[in-house]
Amino acid sequence: MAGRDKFGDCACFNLRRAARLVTQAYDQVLAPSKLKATQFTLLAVLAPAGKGIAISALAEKLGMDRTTLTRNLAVVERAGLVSLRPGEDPRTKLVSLTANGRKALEEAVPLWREAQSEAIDRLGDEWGDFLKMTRRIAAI
Amino acid sequence: MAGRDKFGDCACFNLRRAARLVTQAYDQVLAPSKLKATQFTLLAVLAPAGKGIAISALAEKLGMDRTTLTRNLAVVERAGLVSLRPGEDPRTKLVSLTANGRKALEEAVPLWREAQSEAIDRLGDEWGDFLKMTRRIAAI
DNA sequence: AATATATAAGTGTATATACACCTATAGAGA
DNA sequence: TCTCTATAGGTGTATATACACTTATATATT
Repeated sequence: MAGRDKFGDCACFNLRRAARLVTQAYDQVLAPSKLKATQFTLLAVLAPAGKGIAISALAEKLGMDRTTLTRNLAVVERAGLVSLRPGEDPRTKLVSLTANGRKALEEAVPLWREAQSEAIDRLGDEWGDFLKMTRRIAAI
Repeated sequence: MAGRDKFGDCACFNLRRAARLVTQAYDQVLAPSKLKATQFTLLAVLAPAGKGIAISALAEKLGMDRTTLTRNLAVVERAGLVSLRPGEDPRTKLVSLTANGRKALEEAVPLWREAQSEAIDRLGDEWGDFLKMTRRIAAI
């Protein structure tokens, strides 16, 4: 049974491994900002949102399970970087950046730029394909 | 400051999102086997290893932090799928499949094949590029 | 042999992830 | 209005991830 099944070609394994390694690289560069990659992404997505965005809508935008987002939000809320308040529909909660959150993001952006440049450089010609492919996967 | 920085192009975000979605797809297909994608990978890598492999060597092979592997091994060990015994160098621990582990793997392989086929179909022409790219990232 | 260094592995802690299940409220239909 | 259903969100539980730190043992140096 072994031989024809090349587990080393597993799409899931290869993708997860790549994600692990890239996350470690970003986390290392972002370390001085005290933000992890996931948290940076969260703040960055919230920055343009004027009066806040509902949790489910945010989860959709991030391609993230809603309950995962709930836990991730708890971390940045505890750190005072985002605030949650009820929307007009009292079932909803609107997430928005606090002043501290905005400041933390601004301080982290140069570090992110650095990590991002490094990633783009490493991928070289394949950078465009990389973006297209990861987005195609997300378009399921 | 916003505008030139396209956070939606973040390599880390795009990669993590893709990994989340693909993992969910694999986990769903693998569900009848009771194995999660990570556990399947673990068993699959161990299958050819004759008399066992040391934890650090296995972590290296998987591109995974050693301490992460320790926790992941605890899960499959508790389930009776792998066993750990000291190597010749008493500092090392050799990991190997149990009979139950081998059986669980064999039962899961057809499900994995299904998930893998689906992934390959979805990526179409880009499948080769996908593998090359994720491996290139791992080659850092 | 005694000490210093390097290597293998585990633990404490914290974040990230998601399924199954639960609660609360809005909106539709009788 | 009352009930049914759909939607928004949280909680319990479990796995996945990794850094900082610790323990134990092998190997090298003196």
